[in-house]
Amino acid sequence: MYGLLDCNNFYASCERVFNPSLNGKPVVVLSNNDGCVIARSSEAKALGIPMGEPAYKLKDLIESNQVHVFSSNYVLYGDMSHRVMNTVASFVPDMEIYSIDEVFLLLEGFEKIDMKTLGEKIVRTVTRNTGIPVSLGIAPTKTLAKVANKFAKKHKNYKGVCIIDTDEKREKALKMTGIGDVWGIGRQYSKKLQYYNISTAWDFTQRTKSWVRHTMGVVGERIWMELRGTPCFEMEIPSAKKSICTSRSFGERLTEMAPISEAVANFAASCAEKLRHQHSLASVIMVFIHTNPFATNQPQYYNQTVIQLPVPTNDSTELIYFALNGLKSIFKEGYRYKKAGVIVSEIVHERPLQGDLFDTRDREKFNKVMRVMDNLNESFGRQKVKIAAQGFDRKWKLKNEKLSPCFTTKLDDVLVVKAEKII
DNA sequence: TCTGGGGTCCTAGGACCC
DNA sequence: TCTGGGGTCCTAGGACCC
Repeated sequence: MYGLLDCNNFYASCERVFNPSLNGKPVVVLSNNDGCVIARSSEAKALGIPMGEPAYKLKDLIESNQVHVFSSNYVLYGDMSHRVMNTVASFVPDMEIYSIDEVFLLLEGFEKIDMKTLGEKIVRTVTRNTGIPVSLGIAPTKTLAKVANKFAKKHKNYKGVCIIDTDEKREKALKMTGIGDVWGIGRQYSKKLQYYNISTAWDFTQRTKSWVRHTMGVVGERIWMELRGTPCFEMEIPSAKKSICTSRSFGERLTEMAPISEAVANFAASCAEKLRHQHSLASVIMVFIHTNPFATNQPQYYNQTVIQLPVPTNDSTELIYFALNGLKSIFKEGYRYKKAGVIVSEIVHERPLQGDLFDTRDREKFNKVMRVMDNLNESFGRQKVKIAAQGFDRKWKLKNEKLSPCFTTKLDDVLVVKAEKII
């Protein structure tokens, strides 16, 4: 059996843990730049606030209902996520962290134990240890565990745990599950299936395998099998990322090269850090910038450039150098830029390194510098040491006017050392 | 007149997830 | 005025190989 444990309204719940006066009140959390609603407490959902709605459109609703609004605080949510996962790990050794607020559990070797009792104990303990309410679905496949999880979340009398372990329960649950609510069925597939008169997950399972294969390919066939109780998705072992992206919308529109350069340098440095973290090197770096596509009355510009690196690298200074060169080649005067980003790809493991016969860079030395920098930043707080090109102005910085404190991970005062000095 | 069979790699586009 | 960020997988078609 597979379990899926999912935190209820995760970001909103994190804000509540350190501010219990919010309990019972509508709470929403906004995306970066205070853009869209990305988490809602149940009270906020009841007010009809939709997921993904731009915040400015909700101004009246928020004011008239005294909705508590927060900017997203990923440092806090990341730390709370760790705490949840650690607690779960103390019960089930084989788990796959699927997202910041979800974890799959492989419930093997628990045959002698009553699943319901075990599940309720996990749910109770996580909530007691972390303050985060969670729900657990248990079923023979991951897709069915997702279905079970929705029921556990929706109906109070389940006490946070719903188990699908017989064909009767499976049929009943699937008949009550809209086709669009199935894991792996998004908007497009949902529309297509509705067209064929399939409105519930159960309807879908009643089609023949060959029909599903023909209509939705192997992707649909797997979902079909999973819903019928045959596992197609196993527990996955985390592997190194094949591409890494850092991009942000700017807090205000930027027209000058300088602040955009600073932003791009920061994005490149962030990619480099993520690469080093997973012991990888990137062979290709891509930079993009664009104006605000929603501002249809203003001149639009979108461009990107792909740069093949001479030698695969995870060195911040080198990635910044190439990223800024790329930016120079695509930046055009006369536009109000809204967003930029850096994506690194063709990622390889750091050993063995395929070098370049004519490489003149002292890679050994720069590796050491990066290591020292990472160690300092880990000990004394993020961005304590950075590359000078990352700058200090942060004109590009995000808008997050309603940020809660980093309750669990307070940083010391910032001390910046210019990179040249260390090198 | 009649022209095989079995592969790989790459890319762009489309779908999905949180 | 104000609309997020970061990923993965699959498929079809074209180019190429023997």
